Amino acid sequence: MGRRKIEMKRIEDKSSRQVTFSKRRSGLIKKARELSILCDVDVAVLVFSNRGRLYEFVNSSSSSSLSQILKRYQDSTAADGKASIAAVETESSPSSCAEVQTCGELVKSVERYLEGPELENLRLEDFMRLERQLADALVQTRTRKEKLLKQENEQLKDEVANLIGIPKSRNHKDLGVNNLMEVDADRQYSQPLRTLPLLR
Amino acid sequence: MGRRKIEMKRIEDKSSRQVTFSKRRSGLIKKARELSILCDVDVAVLVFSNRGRLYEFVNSSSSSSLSQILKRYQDSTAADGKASIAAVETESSPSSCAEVQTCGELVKSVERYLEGPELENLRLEDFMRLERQLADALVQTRTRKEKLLKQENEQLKDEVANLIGIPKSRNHKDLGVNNLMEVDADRQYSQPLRTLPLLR
DNA sequence: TCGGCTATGTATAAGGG
DNA sequence: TCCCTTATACATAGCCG
Repeated sequence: MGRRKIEMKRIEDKSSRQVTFSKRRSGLIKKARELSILCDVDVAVLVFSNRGRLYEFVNSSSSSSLSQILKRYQDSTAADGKASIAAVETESSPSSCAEVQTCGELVKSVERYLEGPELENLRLEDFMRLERQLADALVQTRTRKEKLLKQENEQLKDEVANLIGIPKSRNHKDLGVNNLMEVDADRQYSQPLRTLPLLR
Repeated sequence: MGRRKIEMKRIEDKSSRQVTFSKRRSGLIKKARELSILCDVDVAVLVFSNRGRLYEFVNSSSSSSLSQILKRYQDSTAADGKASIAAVETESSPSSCAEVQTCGELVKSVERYLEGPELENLRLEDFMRLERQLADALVQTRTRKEKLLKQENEQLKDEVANLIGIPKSRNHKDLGVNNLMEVDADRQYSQPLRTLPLLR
């Protein structure tokens, strides 16, 4: 991608190696950011210069602090075997009305289970189903919360528009979803199921 | 770099998102490899698909196993005065289930949610991992979008405050929604369900 | 889903200031 | 050393089978 093709081996000239390092490093991180945004996945890039300096990219979509990514990595490698995980659609849109009702009922049932004495009788398949159910419950809760957020957002936009006199201002894309050289240590793992009561 | 330029935002079409993910992922890893070779530095790239599969690149040349790289990472961040990353322990609190009868009902009710094909082939480890991946995948998109919304709202609030002329409080929680946000579903669900440890 | 196939958009190796 | 510019090599979006 330059004036001419270069061999894929260590660049001996120190100066051009440094230049190339700088260029390609930022290129790599840019690519990582794009991948995480376009495909909505978690990406981590760590680069250590031979002078010991660290350059990193971790998409900070909150569910992905580096510590969690590392944890996921450890889990992945721990369960070696390379057994393929079946494809499961997890990004389905909010449930239909009928499903919502069912979901609400199921959640109550699940909650009873969780507060009851034994779980050992359930089979793996049952757990699978329970899990799915909880996921749907989560969707509902979030949908409600998000709806409120959007409403407020629209109100605020209108308010601003009225105050300024500018009809519409798009492009808030520059809000910066990504972190560079920074790791947020979120507390993600705390109380598993407090979501559920919200559905009642 | 394609037939036409694409917007830097999440690709909504699932199919093209997957295709792009595959292409760009390999591209990213190729770039990482080239960087490590050309510039003789240590590079690590971790990519987690939404289905929980891990794709990684670590230049294996020197004594840079990922664990060592991570150690170096932790050293770097620690030296920066940042808190070291603490592994979050998964506590297995005694969860439980009620009667088998209710379980049967639950399973039956929940059955319609399941569309997934060959889940039976999974091993326990895969299943446990899959469980959390499901939760994470579910969380990601909404979390990200919500984060942007929150940021935008904060900006808008500031803007409104400035326009109206209130130099006073920086507390925006009186607008209502933020109180709801404190019960953040994201943080409730990320931990593997309490049920899962019992599977061991 | 899974690969090839181009037309195009990008990244970047050299060079210049 | 750094910042631009520019010519090229590469990466990849949209298609097709």
